[in-house]
Amino acid sequence: MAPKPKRKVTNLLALAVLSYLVREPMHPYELSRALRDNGDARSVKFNHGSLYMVVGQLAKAGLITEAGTSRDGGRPERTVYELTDAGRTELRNWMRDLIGHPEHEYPHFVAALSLIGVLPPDEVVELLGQRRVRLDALKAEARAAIESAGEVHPLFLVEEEYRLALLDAESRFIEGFVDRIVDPVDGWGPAWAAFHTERRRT
Amino acid sequence: MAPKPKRKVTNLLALAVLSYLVREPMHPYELSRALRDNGDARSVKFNHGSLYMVVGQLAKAGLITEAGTSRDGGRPERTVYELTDAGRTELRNWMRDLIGHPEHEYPHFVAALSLIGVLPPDEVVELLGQRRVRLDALKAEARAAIESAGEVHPLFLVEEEYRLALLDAESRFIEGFVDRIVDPVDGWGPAWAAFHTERRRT
DNA sequence: TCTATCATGTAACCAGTTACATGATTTT
DNA sequence: AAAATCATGTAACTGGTTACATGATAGA
Repeated sequence: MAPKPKRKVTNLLALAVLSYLVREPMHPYELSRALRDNGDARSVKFNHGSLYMVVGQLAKAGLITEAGTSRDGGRPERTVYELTDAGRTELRNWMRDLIGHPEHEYPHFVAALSLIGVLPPDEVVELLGQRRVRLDALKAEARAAIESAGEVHPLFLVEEEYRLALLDAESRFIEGFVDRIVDPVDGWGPAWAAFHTERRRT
Repeated sequence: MAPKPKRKVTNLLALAVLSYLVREPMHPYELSRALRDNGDARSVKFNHGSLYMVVGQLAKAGLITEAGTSRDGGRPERTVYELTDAGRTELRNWMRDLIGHPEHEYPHFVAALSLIGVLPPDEVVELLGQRRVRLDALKAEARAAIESAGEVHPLFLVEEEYRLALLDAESRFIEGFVDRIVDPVDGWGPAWAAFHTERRRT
């Protein structure tokens, strides 16, 4: 059994930080700016507080080090960090791992589906309808992200393409699910409704 | 702007707990058992410690209450919990929300894709090949979960069907991605490789 | 009977989020 | 020059995970 290479830092925000520092040293605020401006915040959960935490963790783990401080006008001093060699290899290994090895994850919708029986079928059908229109909105967002990027190489937008593909698949899945519920000849609706009212205690 | 109905408990494990308690009162260990045995652990991140935590939170939030204690042989006493009315409505509202409103989530693979440029294209192609193989394994797992369930109504396996649909979509997306990289006439490979070696500092 | 595993719970630790703090600019 | 917003960071809190603890049963 291959012994899992335990990472010292697991927050994916750290991965993004490493990927910026591989190009040039920066201070946290600059990182913050870069992450927001390049739309990475759509792919990696970002928040101001976590960034400082993650930078601290990376430093403690020896993946980055202080490369001095800079001052700009009357602003407070800012610590500039740079990647260490360990950081460079960690970046590569981590990326390899993420790309090569899909993980079992726990999206919210999966959890809800696994408990779907607690709602009555007619309500579920209606809710699934709502979901599909919102999914369309999310698709529009992804497309907008792609459009608004302008001239950058499409390589840098694959994650949005991927999102689109998944949103699309989800939408089609829901369509099929609804069909199976409402099918007039052998739809699940009646059995489900019966089971639902029978089992509920109220 | 509709004021988000802030939940007191957000861990989805709590949702699963509510969904069991709606049927009958149980003590935590029983819940633990039920969650594992019914395969809910595949859909909701589960671990022993978190369960007790979540039960505590639910109790503090008034969504469940102690319904007494039970003793079985020489075993320690176990506190049995039951749903309150608040708990019942919370369960329904939460489910409605999850089904009706898709959330922007942050799967690991999306993060990796958004930073894919840090790896050279030939390596990425190979890794994507590996990933597809493992995706097939995950699909097999989902199918196995479906098969092994035997005679239960397919409604209770819909989350595995959903999983399958997404895994499939991901696999097809990767196929297309690889094609765009390696296409001999206008593939991204060469430009990517050039850009990659140019920009790296080593 | 000794050991391993199950049953059940608690406590210590760590990661992540929210809230706060403060000086610098910009706007009115 | 007052108010608002930006720039930058820290600290307190809370949620979640891991590790530990302990008695009970079952297998060797």
